[in-house]
Amino acid sequence: MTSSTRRGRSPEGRAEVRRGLVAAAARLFTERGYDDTTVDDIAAAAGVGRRTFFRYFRGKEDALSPDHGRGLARIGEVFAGAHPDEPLPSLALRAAETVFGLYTEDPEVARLRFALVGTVPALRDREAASVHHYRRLFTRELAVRLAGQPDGELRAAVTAAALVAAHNQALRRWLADGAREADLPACVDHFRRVAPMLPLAGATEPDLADLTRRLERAAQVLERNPDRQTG
Amino acid sequence: MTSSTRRGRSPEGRAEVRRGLVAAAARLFTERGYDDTTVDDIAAAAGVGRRTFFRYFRGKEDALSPDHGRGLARIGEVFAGAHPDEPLPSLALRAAETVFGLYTEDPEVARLRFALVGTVPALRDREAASVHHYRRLFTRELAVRLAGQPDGELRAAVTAAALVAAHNQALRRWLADGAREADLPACVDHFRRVAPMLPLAGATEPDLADLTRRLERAAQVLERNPDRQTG
DNA sequence: ATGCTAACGGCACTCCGTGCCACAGAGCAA
DNA sequence: TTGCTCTGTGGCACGGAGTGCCGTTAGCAT
Repeated sequence: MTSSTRRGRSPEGRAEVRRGLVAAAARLFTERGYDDTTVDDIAAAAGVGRRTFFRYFRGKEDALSPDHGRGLARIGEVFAGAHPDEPLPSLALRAAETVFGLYTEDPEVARLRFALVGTVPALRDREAASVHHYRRLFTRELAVRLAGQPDGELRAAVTAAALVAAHNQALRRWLADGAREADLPACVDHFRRVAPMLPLAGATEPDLADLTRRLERAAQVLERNPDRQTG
Repeated sequence: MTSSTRRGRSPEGRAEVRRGLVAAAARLFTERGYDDTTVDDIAAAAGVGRRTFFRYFRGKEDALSPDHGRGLARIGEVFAGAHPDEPLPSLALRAAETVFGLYTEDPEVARLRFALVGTVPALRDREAASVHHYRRLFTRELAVRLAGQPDGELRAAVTAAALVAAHNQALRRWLADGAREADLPACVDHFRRVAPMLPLAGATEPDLADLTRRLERAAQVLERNPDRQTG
């Protein structure tokens, strides 16, 4: 596949080596399965030493990832740079777009990753941890905005979890549909359709029950006095 | 600490060995830190062989856990045995009580676990994976109830995530306050206070706006015709 | 007492991840 | 050209996790 010349000495070389490792990992994982593929196999298939593999990835689980750390850092920047008055759906949307952007870099690997994450326990756990981090970032951002309000922390946690769930749902559907960049606007629309339901998480059941009860009584009154309706 | 007599041959013996391993792990983790404690250390401190440790726990990360698998299985039973018409808050509460029950078995270890999970990355990731599994169970249960409804899957994912977040918030506060069994009713109340807000996540913003508008109009009518009120 | 069952624990192995270090290619300076 | 540094490489070895194998032994039934 590659000559025996030393690569990785230039930025382009390093990018080439990285792509080679990702490609080798993707191929071997699909051919033999994740557990039956060792780091040595991946490194050998990519034509580099085992030691070099660990200079490009933290471990086997990262061999397919577009670097979770970098992605989370980007999301963190989105949150950190956000104006406190920015509407929540807008902020959620921008964070979602950032994450989507990470996957458009290599749709082929994204699809494979999606398939593997659904089947390999180790990758599933890693993904869960990554999403957990994302959720925490979001929760903190919301907690700042809800500081001082009753049940502020609680509402922040609940709302952030709901937003992240909506985000994941959109991301999963997008990946299941092939992760085509053309489908991204439709997918973002899908997410946008979810966002409005979330601010309601601040209400309480008695509020709604009372609202409904009063509304029913009012409806009866309205029915009997149609001419007395206002505006 | 213990005699050199063989233990673990009877169910009581096995329970004793298990407690010994958990106690040793807890002590060593706090003394030296998680990373600087090896499985050999724990096994030796508990007076058993290294090989035996792995017959009681899947790995080092499980040495403090009251067996996530067992807990998740219990929650699964709660969901599986639930009547489809059981109100959602009730189901959520029963699931939460099940989880709380897992922690009351040994509050001391629960507190230590809580502290370690907050600081050790490996344990944090494992906890995230466990919660992720819990969330998936809940999502599936809700998806069954919302099957056929518009955005059923989406609403199931969002609502389950919100419920689990509320649950975690209650659990965290309870653990931070010392995980005393006496505080459990108050904590469940805390959770109960949150649960009612969640079914609203199924509503949409236009619904609430319309509801509010109609209510305001009805209130005006009621104000003008107090004597015409029904029931 | 004898045999059965199940748990123990030691041994050895694979794999992961890392520290250490010698080596080689690129770039620069004289 | 020669020599130097700088940086990525990869081989080596080590510690630790987790597992299969197997002889040993306690507890129990017959």
